[in-house]
Amino acid sequence: MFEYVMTEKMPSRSHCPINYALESFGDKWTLLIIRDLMFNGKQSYGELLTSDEKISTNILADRLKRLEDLDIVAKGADASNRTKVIYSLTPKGRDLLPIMLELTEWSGKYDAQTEAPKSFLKHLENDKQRLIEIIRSGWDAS
Amino acid sequence: MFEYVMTEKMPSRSHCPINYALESFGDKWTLLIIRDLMFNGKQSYGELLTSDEKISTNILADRLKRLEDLDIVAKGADASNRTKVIYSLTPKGRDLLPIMLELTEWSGKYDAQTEAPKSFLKHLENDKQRLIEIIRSGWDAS
DNA sequence: TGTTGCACTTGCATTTTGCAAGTAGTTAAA
DNA sequence: TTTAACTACTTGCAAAATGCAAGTGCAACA
Repeated sequence: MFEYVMTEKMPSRSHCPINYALESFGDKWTLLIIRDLMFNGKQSYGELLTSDEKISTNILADRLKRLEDLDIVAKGADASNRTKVIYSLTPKGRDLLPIMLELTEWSGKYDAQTEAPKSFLKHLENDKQRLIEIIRSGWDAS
Repeated sequence: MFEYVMTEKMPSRSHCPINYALESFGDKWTLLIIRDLMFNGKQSYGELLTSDEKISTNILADRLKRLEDLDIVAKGADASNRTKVIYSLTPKGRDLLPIMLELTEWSGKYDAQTEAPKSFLKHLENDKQRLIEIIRSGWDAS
């Protein structure tokens, strides 16, 4: 099962940039994990398992491994509890922020039932760059 | 095969905007079709079959149907040839442009072997908004 | 020393994909 | 008027990925 993770050795279909992105996170689950790490304060395997979309545990394990190999997510130890594993976004992972915001804006526009808060969507439309900087400065602080 | 296309009736995992985007085009092929329609001047089924990534014909048919149902792609008849079908992006599809550009920028930054032209990436970094307007004005012209 | 919590693995049925081949409705040439 | 060619698909089947439920391993705590 899951023969491949994407590495330099994995046969890639092309080096088109859209295709590179798809081969990195173009499936139904990976961006949800990134979302939870980026926006929802989740850090542990157990927390990542509890999203609304109910990812199954084997898929989560596979995707985390893949994201680690791609240097999008880093796996670390919790300082206070040796048995606990902490997942976080690397700089490469954090650089997905503008993509995440564009996805949010598009869905906010076209999904009549979107959960995205109106105020957030307004902020996105009005001053995306500033929103990006605000979120990034929150990361730098911690 | 292919039981679902996403419609109002399809059970959706959540109305998180990231999830909405994933359920619209979160697979390994859909964005490649959109790329070819958006940037590579492709219009027909046959042309869409010839990409570097070699999409197979049943998957292409399925994804086009899906994209039509989602109102991202429109299917039209060629004026001069009744047997020929013309696919094009709807306004909802064209609104994916900023997402496509962000994906390109990210991949351009992290894929050492990216095919994205250096000059295009420069333009993206320096004045993304202007690039978007230039591309959009090209669409309005036709 | 045994129980609990956390991070995964494993097995297996179901679904989706990839590949090759086939069909159907024009249009164009003989 | 028949026939070949072109375009847009559809079909069948093997292989791979997914979803679900249950199990394992290891450290900490009681």
